[in-house]
Amino acid sequence: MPDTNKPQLVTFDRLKVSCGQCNLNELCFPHGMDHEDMCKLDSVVEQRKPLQKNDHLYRESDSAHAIYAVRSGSVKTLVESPNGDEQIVGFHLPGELLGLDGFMDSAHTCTAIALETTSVCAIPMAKLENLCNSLPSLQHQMWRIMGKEVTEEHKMLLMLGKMSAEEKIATFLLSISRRMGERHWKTTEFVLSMPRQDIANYLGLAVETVSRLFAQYQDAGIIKVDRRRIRILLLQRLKEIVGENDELKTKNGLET
Amino acid sequence: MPDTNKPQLVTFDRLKVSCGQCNLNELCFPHGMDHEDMCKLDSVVEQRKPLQKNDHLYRESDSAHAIYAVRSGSVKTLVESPNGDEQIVGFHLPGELLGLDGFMDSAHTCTAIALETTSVCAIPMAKLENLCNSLPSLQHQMWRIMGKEVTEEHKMLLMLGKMSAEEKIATFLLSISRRMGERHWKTTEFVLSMPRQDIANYLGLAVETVSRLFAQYQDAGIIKVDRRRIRILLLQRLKEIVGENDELKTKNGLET
DNA sequence: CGTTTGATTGACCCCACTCAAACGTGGTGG
DNA sequence: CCACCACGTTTGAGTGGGGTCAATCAAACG
Repeated sequence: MPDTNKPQLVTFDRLKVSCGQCNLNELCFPHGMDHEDMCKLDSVVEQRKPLQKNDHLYRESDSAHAIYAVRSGSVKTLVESPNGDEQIVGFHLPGELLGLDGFMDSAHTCTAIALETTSVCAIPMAKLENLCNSLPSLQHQMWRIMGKEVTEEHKMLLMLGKMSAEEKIATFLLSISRRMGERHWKTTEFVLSMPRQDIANYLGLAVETVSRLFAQYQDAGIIKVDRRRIRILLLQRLKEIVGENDELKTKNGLET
Repeated sequence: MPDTNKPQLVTFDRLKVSCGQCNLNELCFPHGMDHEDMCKLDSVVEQRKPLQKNDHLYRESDSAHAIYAVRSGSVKTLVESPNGDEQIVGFHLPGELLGLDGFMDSAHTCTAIALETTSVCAIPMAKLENLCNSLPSLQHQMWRIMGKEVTEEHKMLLMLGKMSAEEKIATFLLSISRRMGERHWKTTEFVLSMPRQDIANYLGLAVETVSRLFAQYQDAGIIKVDRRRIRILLLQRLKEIVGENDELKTKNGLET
């Protein structure tokens, strides 16, 4: 299971790879772009040198030059409240985009911090916007991406607003698992790149609650926890907890 | 104070008004479009006949033909969880847009319901997308709008994840007040179009908590509540509660 | 090794939820 | 016009889920 870190480290050597060749391209821009369009997009994408853990990719109120695609590593984005505390609004895994918040007024409204050594592609907004004018397929892509962003944030609102701590943790694990699958990595065994503190913050819980529920799920045989390494033993059970299969609720002994 | 309802009722008579003339146009599309561009946009906007209270504008998984601008009345949008309960993700006042969730896969991922008699403009997505190809200023506008959407949802995540019930209520009242101001209506006196139940749902609270806090703020002389009519007496105090002016925290007796 | 940082576990407690009942208001029909 | 009903809202009492505080433990690091 060193897959999540090692292989990306070697890619640092050959960073200058085009979007067309990038194994993440279909993740960044899933549909409808032909080879020619991809080459044009490729020409505007900038490679950035890797970020170290805790480096800022951008800060709130920074002027927004670009949107970013994570190539390797991971990033958290967070907003700050007037009275000082922070809310993590997203974790961004390889192949995922971030920085859409900068579309308004060309200034970022949240802060992005690397959770580990991380490499990103930067797509300059000015060039992207120009390119969209001449490439309808790219523009369509951008619309899709933004619609997806809105939809995902809605799911997060649902989680924060309506779910119990148990459901939040289960939802979180399923989300990571699903996204690992989208990257063609193992869906039942992975290493979380963020500390408990960040998970708790993200889910609107206390660190201790996260810790306790991990332990509880481990005791119930649903997962195996070893520090940040997670193995999902009973994926089905997690889905039942979040209510994904209400129908076949076969009287499993967990929910109160 | 019949301002919030009466004047809109009369506009039903002259619904066929162009975007250029519409007094909400700068709210829908705030910047950078000249008269000619506006005329082109105008030509694709459809007027809809008014929705009655509780009518659905669209439902989750409906195919998304259009985005919508509220002309009069108000709309709530909500998402449903697998286990059945709902989370209201937004209230949409006159001049505000909704339906951006439909950009992904051309299917809506939330449900929009009129809170009262409501009239909307529908902007067909296919036509809007085509128009964006030929009008860079309109495309830029759309990007701004989507960036704003993302930013606002981040603020909601912060609210649901980190704020106490007191802060949530204060934030909610300030939000409505500010948006009333953007419509050039009174910022300190307005009628809420949604029941307590919806406010509670939106804020991740129980109805009783909303009711109690309204009473508490009324007792403290911060607001005056009469059913759904709200008067803000001490706007400054509300801002202090959410922490907007931490500096001049002048030992006001409310916060514990 | 000692130090530091992150994670866990236990004891206690409080904020906000739940349950329950009363209240007011608006709408409806007699 | 009034009596009645239904619904939204308010208010009170009691409780529990998850937070806080504090101590311990484990791993990483110099």
